Amino acid sequence: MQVPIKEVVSIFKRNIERDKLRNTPSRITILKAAYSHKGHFNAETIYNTVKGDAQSVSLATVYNTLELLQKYGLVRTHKFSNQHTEYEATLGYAQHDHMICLDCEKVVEFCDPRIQMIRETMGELLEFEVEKHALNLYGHCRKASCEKAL
Amino acid sequence: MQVPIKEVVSIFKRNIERDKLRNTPSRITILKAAYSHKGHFNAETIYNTVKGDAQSVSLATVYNTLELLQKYGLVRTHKFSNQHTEYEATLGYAQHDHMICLDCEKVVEFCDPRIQMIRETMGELLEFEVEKHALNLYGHCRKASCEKAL
DNA sequence: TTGTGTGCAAAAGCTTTGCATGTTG
DNA sequence: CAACATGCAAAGCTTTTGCACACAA
Repeated sequence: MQVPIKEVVSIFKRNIERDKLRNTPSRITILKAAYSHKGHFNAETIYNTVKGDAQSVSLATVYNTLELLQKYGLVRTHKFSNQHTEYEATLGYAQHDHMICLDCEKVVEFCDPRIQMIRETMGELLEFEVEKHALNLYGHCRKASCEKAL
Repeated sequence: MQVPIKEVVSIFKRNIERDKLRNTPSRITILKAAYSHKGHFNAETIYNTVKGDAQSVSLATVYNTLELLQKYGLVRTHKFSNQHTEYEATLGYAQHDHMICLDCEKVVEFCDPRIQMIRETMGELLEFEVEKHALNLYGHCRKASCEKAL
């Protein structure tokens, strides 16, 4: 269920036109770089991906643009246990949550329909309009490949 | 269902002895300060609470000790959307999750038994021993007191 | 006494900001 | 051409680290 990058760009352009912001090469470059990563990435990753290319960008612009993309719902942000903010593309990817191994820090994605029910129940009960959520399960994976951090 | 602080201290001491670590005044002070806060707090909060007291501590020690308390299951840590790590006491407090208002940043606690089922299902499916989880719902509260951040 | 814990200040890491310069519409 | 966006470097914040001194066991 991949969405063509052209369509993503076109959605982005529609958003910035509506907001009377500017369609700059840097922004498009960062958007494309964000969608070229399969899983999670951070600002530094994008910066390094693009650095050296014809259209390279500054780290500050990466941060600014990722925030813009988040406002438009084109990327999600996560705070796992490490220091920096992790991002991921949303369009064409199913809503999902994360299981994180406390030993090897592997991150596995999963879906469970019951989370949607919890959102609805709690939204009603607490009188919130729930917009998004983050569910992280932390544990120990039983894979042989799991290398204990210590 | 408050647990007397004496009991908390005694549990802490038992852990320290088992690990052959040292029972220092600073550690006890920080433990007590952590349990004197009702909700969430951060390292700076603890530091300020204790600063000026007979037994004051350094910020570095606060961080070290909070990490130790987390290992012993005496505090939980959270990363909401703001910069710093938030902590909360666990003993005597029911396991719960958080609803966060994107406008006024209010945090409301809730419980939903279905989260336990998700933990079990996903632990089995993905072959993880789930140890803990964090579920944050983000949305807009409909209270009059809600002041839009902007 | 011995090694662990503490405090202080400096360093580190991620993110934001200020300002002069470039570019878009 | 006016306003917005960018790049660079510096500042900001939270958290970690190094080292000399203090102190629990």
